[in-house]
Amino acid sequence: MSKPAKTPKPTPARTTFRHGDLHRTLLAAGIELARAGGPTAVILREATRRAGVAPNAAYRHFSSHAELLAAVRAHALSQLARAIEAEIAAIPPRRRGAALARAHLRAVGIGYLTFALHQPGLFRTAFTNTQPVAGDSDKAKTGASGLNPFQLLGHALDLMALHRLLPPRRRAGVEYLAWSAVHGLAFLIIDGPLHHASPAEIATLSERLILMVEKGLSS
Amino acid sequence: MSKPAKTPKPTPARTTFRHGDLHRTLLAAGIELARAGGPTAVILREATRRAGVAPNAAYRHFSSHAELLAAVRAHALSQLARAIEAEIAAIPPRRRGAALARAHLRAVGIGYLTFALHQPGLFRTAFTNTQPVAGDSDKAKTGASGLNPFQLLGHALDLMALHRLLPPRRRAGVEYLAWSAVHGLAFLIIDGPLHHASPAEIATLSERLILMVEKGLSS
DNA sequence: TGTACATCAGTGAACGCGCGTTCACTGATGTAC
DNA sequence: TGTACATCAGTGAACGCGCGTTCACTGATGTAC
Repeated sequence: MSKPAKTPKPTPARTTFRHGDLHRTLLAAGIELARAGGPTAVILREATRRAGVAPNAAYRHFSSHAELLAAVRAHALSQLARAIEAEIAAIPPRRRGAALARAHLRAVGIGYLTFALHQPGLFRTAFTNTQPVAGDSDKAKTGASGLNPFQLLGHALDLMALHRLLPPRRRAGVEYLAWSAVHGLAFLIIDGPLHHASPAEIATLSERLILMVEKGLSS
Repeated sequence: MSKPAKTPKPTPARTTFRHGDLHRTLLAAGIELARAGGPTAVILREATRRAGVAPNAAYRHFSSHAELLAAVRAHALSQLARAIEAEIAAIPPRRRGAALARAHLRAVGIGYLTFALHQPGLFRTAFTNTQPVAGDSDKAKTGASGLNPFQLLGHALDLMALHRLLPPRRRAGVEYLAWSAVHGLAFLIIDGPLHHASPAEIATLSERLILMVEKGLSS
């Protein structure tokens, strides 16, 4: 009666001594851990286990656990940016002017909330506090547009200001107001009292929240 | 050369075999740990260390680490409720009708944000996800009024609806919209990009956020 | 009022666990000649 | 084209750490008679 292995080998055993692409493999494993369990689940030893490699092999590619986590976090931010970009790309093409600006702001909010809802582990990892780490590049945190989530929001708000949906003199700092609203709802959904709300309820609340922000910022 | 003790004894050594009030002492130690380091800092062994007691002595008073943490969390929620109640109590006494309703909503928001700002550890502990635990009473999570933070917000929103500052037909679920906004800002402040913002900047953003919510909910 | 005794709060020692990290090593790779 | 060799990715073993939790115990307390 041998007890069943706690972690079934997810990777077939290597046949070569050299792994070949361990950096990428460890990062992918770290991302998978974050996806499933958030930032605290990003365990260096577990990543090496999944890569089929000795624990210390990780140190050829990451100088510490913190550096691996920072890389995973950058990826999560990049994915968030892409989720937002996808919503922006889905804006009906004939929108112009103020209607486009409003659609833009909505797209940013919906993209943000959709990502939080479908990838709660990555979302929480994106917003975990990590101390800065060598090699922590800003470029890794952007989507296809080269903008990070904060910059995408800033762009949407610029459009709002341009079309007088937001008084230009109150433009400064408005990112944090809009961000607060969606960030808070995201957390209520994934970590709070809305954890068991239905998708329909969440969709309704999301739309209402965005309307609240839009209206609250105007005039 | 003896190395200095990592944790200087905070409590004078007991002289009696019986402690006398270990339940309360452990809870107080747990609260102190949460205050200083958030939910993950609530370590059962450390609480017993601070109480000057063997680690397993805790099990006479809490069935598990989770139960201690739940008690600490209840206390944090209670403190949050009290912070909100304090702001409500500070409303200028001559306010009536719609002005009172608006002052009420503002008080809830400001109380919430003030508590998050000044007690980030307890705030994060209040919103940590814990599985339900035996003896986890709702009463422990209220302020002096007997209401918990969510109920205090609900009351403020009732007043808003009563004075038509919020369309009564859209009253349902509005708690989550207002809550999202302040919750999000709280997290941006204590765990996010506003971590290094000045008190003045935070105060300004808080007021702007509350105005945004108020305006966003009206009509 | 005194004493036997049940209760149970706290002790001391130990457990298994899993983590991040360091050390001296081995052996596959690719480059210089 | 063949061979010596430097490089460095991965190995194997071990480290110290601190956690939550369990076990059999001890000794102070307060109650029943």
